[in-house]
Amino acid sequence: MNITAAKEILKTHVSKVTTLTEEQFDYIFSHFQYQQYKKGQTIITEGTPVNCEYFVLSGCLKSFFINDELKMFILQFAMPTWWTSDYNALYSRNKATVNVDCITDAEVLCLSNEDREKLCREIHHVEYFFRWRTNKGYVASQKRLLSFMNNNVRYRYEELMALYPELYNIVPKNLIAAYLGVSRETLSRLYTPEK
Amino acid sequence: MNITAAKEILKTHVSKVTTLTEEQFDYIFSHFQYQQYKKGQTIITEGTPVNCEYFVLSGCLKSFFINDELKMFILQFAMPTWWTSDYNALYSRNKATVNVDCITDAEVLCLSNEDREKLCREIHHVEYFFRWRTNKGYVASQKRLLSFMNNNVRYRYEELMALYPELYNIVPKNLIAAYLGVSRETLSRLYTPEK
DNA sequence: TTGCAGATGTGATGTAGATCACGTGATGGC
DNA sequence: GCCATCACGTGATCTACATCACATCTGCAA
Repeated sequence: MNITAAKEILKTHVSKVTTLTEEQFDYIFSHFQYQQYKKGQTIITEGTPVNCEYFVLSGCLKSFFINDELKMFILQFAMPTWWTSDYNALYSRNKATVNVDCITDAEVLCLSNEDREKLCREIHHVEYFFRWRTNKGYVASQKRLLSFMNNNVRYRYEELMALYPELYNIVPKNLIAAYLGVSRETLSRLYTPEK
Repeated sequence: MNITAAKEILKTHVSKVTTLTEEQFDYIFSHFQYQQYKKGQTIITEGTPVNCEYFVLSGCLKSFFINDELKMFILQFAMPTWWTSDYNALYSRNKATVNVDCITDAEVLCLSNEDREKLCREIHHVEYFFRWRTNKGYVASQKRLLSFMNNNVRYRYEELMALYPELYNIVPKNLIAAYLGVSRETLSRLYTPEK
């Protein structure tokens, strides 16, 4: 993908939420850095500082946490036009507690914390955009929490597949299980009849 | 509590995040409506439209969901200086799927969706404040989700009590259980030795 | 006073999902 | 083209928590 195509994707995404002049958008875009990653590559590593958030252009990322028993929990998948980072670390300027890596080859646009805050200060519409985006994330997170408390694995699996059918082909089942907070064995048994 | 005291609480809260002139804050405050509620009173009812979000001055609220089997799940407690509403309904202008009511007598400041958006448009620092606040909520929600997947009930109970010890005295155990996503019986048995 | 509703504890039993163990087939690096 | 690794399925067993049932205690309203 060339830079022009990347710019177009971001522009389309942002335009759905707020309006910017050509010059404003050019200025904003100049703060983003285009990056390419290979499948399996790590973008954010637990224990290291976090400087950027990432806008996905192509491919699929995951943000995940590994507990003491080395069990993995997936906080979020990130498909094209999604944003991801370790937001806790990013805003509090702590070291990452979460990892981000690539499920497939991926292209992203990277925006530093300082540049985001600068752009938010300089351009009111950018501040609006990020408020909107964070709000969407918050509502989605609350919904997921509720579904976690309320529904069993099977229901949550079907809910996820209905919402993001593209995950079915791209993401291996053990990662789906780690997102649903269930063992891969249980996920595998969901549709086997009782004996 | 008189209006002056209420105003001071909101002002202190907002000042921790952004700076406003006296006139700006007076203007902002004029959009809030002071309200008093009795213990047990309902503020937001499932199935009805939602127009406002609520800043808690005193007392304790809960936002909760009731599923088909009449089981209650608590999304959030709201103590003084916390904000609460059905944000999904509020932003998407749908009817509420969540209820909010009073665990104790409570005083709140109420801000309508329209007024919040108007203030955000008019005063850049207000937009900044709400972006900050939503971001904090998002990060907290992600943390809770992670704790849900990673930790057992006992750990989550101790985590909650460590974070908000005041809940221990104010909130009955069946509501704590509904927040932790566990039955009240299991919560009650947490510290009984194995027989 | 009486009596009712809410808050809490606790025994007995049921169950969803975890864990451990093992197998097969696919795949990708060298 | 070989071999290690990963993805996925499946049986046996274990366990945390749910559910149902019942008891106690408390505060409060008629």
